[in-house]
Amino acid sequence: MNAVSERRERERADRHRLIVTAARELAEAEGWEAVTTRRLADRVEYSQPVLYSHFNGKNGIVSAVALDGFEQLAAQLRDAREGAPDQAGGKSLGTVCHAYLDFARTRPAVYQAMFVLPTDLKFASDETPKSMRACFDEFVACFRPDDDRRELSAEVVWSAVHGMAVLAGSGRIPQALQEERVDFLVSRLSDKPGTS
Amino acid sequence: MNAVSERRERERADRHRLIVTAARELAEAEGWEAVTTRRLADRVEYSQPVLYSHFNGKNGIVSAVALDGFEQLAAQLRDAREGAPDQAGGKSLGTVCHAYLDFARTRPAVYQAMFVLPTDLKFASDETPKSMRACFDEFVACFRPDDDRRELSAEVVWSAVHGMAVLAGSGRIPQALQEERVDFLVSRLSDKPGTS
DNA sequence: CAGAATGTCTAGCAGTGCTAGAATCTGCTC
DNA sequence: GAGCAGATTCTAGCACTGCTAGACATTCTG
Repeated sequence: MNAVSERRERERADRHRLIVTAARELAEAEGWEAVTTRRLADRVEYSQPVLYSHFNGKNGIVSAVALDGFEQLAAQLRDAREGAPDQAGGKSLGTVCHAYLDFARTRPAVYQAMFVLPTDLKFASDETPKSMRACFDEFVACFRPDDDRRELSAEVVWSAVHGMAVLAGSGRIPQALQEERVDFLVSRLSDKPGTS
Repeated sequence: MNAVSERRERERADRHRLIVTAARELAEAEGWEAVTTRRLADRVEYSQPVLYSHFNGKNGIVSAVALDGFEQLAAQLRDAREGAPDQAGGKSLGTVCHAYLDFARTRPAVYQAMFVLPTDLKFASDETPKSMRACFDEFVACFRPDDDRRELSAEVVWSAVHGMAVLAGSGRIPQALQEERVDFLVSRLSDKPGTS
């Protein structure tokens, strides 16, 4: 009885992952408008209702993909920052911003789930996903701990790179100059070594 | 025959406006997900197919609302800039940014049509709506004409305020500090009077 | 092996965007 | 005014969407 339910729970978790992965892959291949419950069910070789026994509707599935995305993005930003030449100074900010835009450009479907599509992830609340907070903290960590406006700075930088990502993604500003924009932004916003 | 078709064209134009206005009002009142072709047709007291004789589907209607929005935004930004104390210097940029965020906050449905929802407006092409280009130019005009990076600066500023608008709109960053963010951004990005 | 519990599927609902073809109305000619 | 082309508008319906109730299998227990 115990062993049985353990196995069942394991199978359930596997299928959970299977569904999330299939949704992400389908979205990456054909865009989110192609991700219907029927096609998704088909792809995982189950009928529609099983999706609803795992997730709170379609939004729940999108939210799960988004949540994964926040974890991946957080890891990517952390790697970038820790690999940056000067972690406390100005260099790390540029590296993190580039990593951010890289993520948005190479994984547009996931990025869309995280920031554009309606999800039932709660923000600015107690149950805000840790990984999402972690993404933000990577920006914060690029500023001096004694900077009493580092949170505000991080919000501004995050807004800017997010804006660049979506405006470039929808062709409203040319994709080509993304690097220059980041460099310009970072040169103006990062902590100046001279400014104590 | 000529007078008749003229009147018809006038009626047609009136109805065109009626539909766009109704769509905008419905979206402002209940959100875009409540704007269905049936409800919209009901509201303008016509049947569904007349919508399709005026617009290229629902996306066409959203696009029309967005286009109106770009015109209004352009006008609002221009007024703000021309009313700013120091038009060529640093002050105008802050005024324009504030006006931008004001628009996004007070008219979220229109802003969503302009920047979030899928529309069939073409960007970065020859038939890019003039009013959209005009919005961008208002940001450009906040920088010195002899600044060879004013276009790039404008793109960065625009990205930043757009990012702030959507991140605050979806509760990812607190709405309350919006003013401080803009002020901080502007203080770092605007032309410095000293830098020739 | 019978019974209970768990899981899965079939079939269907109400709603969506969109459209073909019928019905109506309009302005013109006699 | 009567009748008639032509434009216009509507009714009815298609194929699809997300979602779910209730029938059907399957699996485990005693």
